[in-house]
Order: sequence, then structure tokens, then C-alpha cells
Amino acid sequence: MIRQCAEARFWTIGQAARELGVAASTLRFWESQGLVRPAQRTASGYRLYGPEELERLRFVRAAQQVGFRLEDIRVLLALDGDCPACRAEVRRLLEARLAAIEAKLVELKRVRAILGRALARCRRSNSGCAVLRTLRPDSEGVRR
Amino acid sequence: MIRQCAEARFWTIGQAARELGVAASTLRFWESQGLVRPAQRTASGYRLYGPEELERLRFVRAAQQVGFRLEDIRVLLALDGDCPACRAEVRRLLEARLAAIEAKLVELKRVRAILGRALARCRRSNSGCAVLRTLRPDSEGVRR
DNA sequence: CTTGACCTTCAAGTGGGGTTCAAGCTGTAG
DNA sequence: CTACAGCTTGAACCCCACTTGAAGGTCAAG
Repeated sequence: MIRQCAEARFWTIGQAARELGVAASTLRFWESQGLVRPAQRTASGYRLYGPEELERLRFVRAAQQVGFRLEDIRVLLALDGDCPACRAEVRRLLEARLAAIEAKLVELKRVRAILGRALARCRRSNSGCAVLRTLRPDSEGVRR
Repeated sequence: MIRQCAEARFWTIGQAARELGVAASTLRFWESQGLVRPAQRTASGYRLYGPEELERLRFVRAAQQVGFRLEDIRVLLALDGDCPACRAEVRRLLEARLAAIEAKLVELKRVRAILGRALARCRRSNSGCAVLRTLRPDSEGVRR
């Protein structure tokens, strides 16, 4: 086990992975994608993550959970600064994500209505659900 | 061009694909996955889809647009009959899909709230969005 | 007869986010 | 000293729904 002093705490890849609730292989993958590199390595090559890296790893996880793709997260991490341009760009990314989520919500509600109707018809019917005839695109093109 | 009589109309793969708004290769793929086979072939091997096959193709498209996977759609197509067991199974699949959509809606609303707060904080701040600190998992585990 | 759109097959590639494997080194408890 | 958990690397594999490419046959217009 790696010793952990109060002032300069370090986590091995397994420890960091447990902290985040992901697999160690995932952290290696993120590193390969340019997201978070360990603060240092032991003499034998073990990765060591410091508090700051752990912070960034947690951010990756949180960002992923609100639907950002790794590529965007990489950009967000790089934008971590106080420059006004950074701020604008971060805001732009957040807004884009929010808009995508709104759109997805609208789409899912539409789909829910269609499925709800199909199901109601299916339950009423007493001679086969005739799902082939009940499930119909209800106008307007749908992207996918 | 293939001739199309009023009584026995047939579509080549390209014509059917245009009708559905998908690529011809997609129809070939669906066939390879056991979804819809053409009614017949010309002497030279061209696929010919009849009205019934076009109906089934449209169903595949519609089912896909409400989120069914091809495997489920294959099952749904096979269940197209009046047997009570079929009805029950179709209903089960519809209910499962609807439940998945409800769950997704709940999840997306949660995410929207998080992003909304992050964005508000970002807009208020006048010294960097500090997105690394603003985007945080807000309790409870999230599956992915 | 040529051109060009359309069709055939099978195999391999794409994207996103990983996981799994093989072969081998390291760290620590008992 | 021996187990055994944990770490290293690179490469291959997974899912899903296609798409693309290669190599070639078919059909209708001009």
C-alpha cells in the first residue's frame, strides 16, 4: 500500500478508481484520451494521483453523468481558468448540453404518448394487439 | 425500372428505401438480422418487396423510432398474430419500453436541474465559471 | 454499344466508451 | 519465502446499427 501523508496525499489507480466508483481500467482509458494524467509515478511505474487529479477525475465523472462526451469534457478541463474567453466557452458548452437535453425530453414525451396510445389500444383489443397496425409514426420526421 | 401493376405492386430495394427514408444498405442489414425478407427476387437476383413487406418495413422504422432495438422488433414482428400469448407478450414489450422511457425522463429532468444550476452560477460569476467546482454529482448514485 | 444508375455479395470499418486478455513486474501480509 | 492482490503495457474485443468498399452483374436511355 502507498503511504498517505496528511500534506501530500496520493492515490494509486485502484484507490482512485474505488473513490470514483469506476474501474481502474477506466482511469487508464481516460488518460489515453487526454483527460487526466496522474501527478506522478512511483519508481516502479505505478500511477499516483494527487488531490487535484482526484478533483479532476470527479469532475469527469460528474460531467459524464450529465451527458457530456469525453471530448467535450477534455475541452472543459482545458478551459479551467479565469480568462473571459474560457468563461464564454464554458457557458456555450453548458448551454448546448442543456439544449440537447431539452430536445431529448421533448422527443421522449412524444414517444411516450405514442407508446401509451398503442398500449391502451392493445389492452382494449380482444383479438390480437395488431401492433403492426397500431404503432405508427404520428406525422413529422424524426431524426435518429 | 421495375414495372408496377395496380394489383401486384413491387418495390426494388432502392424504391423501398426511398419510401422509408433509409438507405438501401439498411434494408439489406435488416434482412440479415431476420427482420424483413423481400417477397421475391427477379431472375437476376434483385430483391422485390410487396405491399405487405413494405408494411413491415414501415413498422420496423416506427418501432425503432419509439426506441425498440432490432432484436425486440424481430420478436414483435414474429408475434404478429391473434394468439392470446402473443397479445400478452406484445403488451409486455410495450410496457417495458414505456417504463424505460419514463425512467429516462426522470433521469433527464434531474440532469437538466443540475445543468441549469451550473449555468446560473456560471452566468452570475464574474471571475471564471469554475466549472470544475460547480458541476457536482448531487447525491444518489446514477447508473449509466 | 456505351454510359450510368442500380443492383448483387461478402468483408471490414465506424463511433463511443469502455472491458478483457496475456504476460509479466511490485508490494505486502503472514 | 511464499502467496496473492495490485500494478504495468499493448492489443484485441464488446455492443449496436449501420456504412463503406471491392468486385462485379443488370437495366434502360440515348
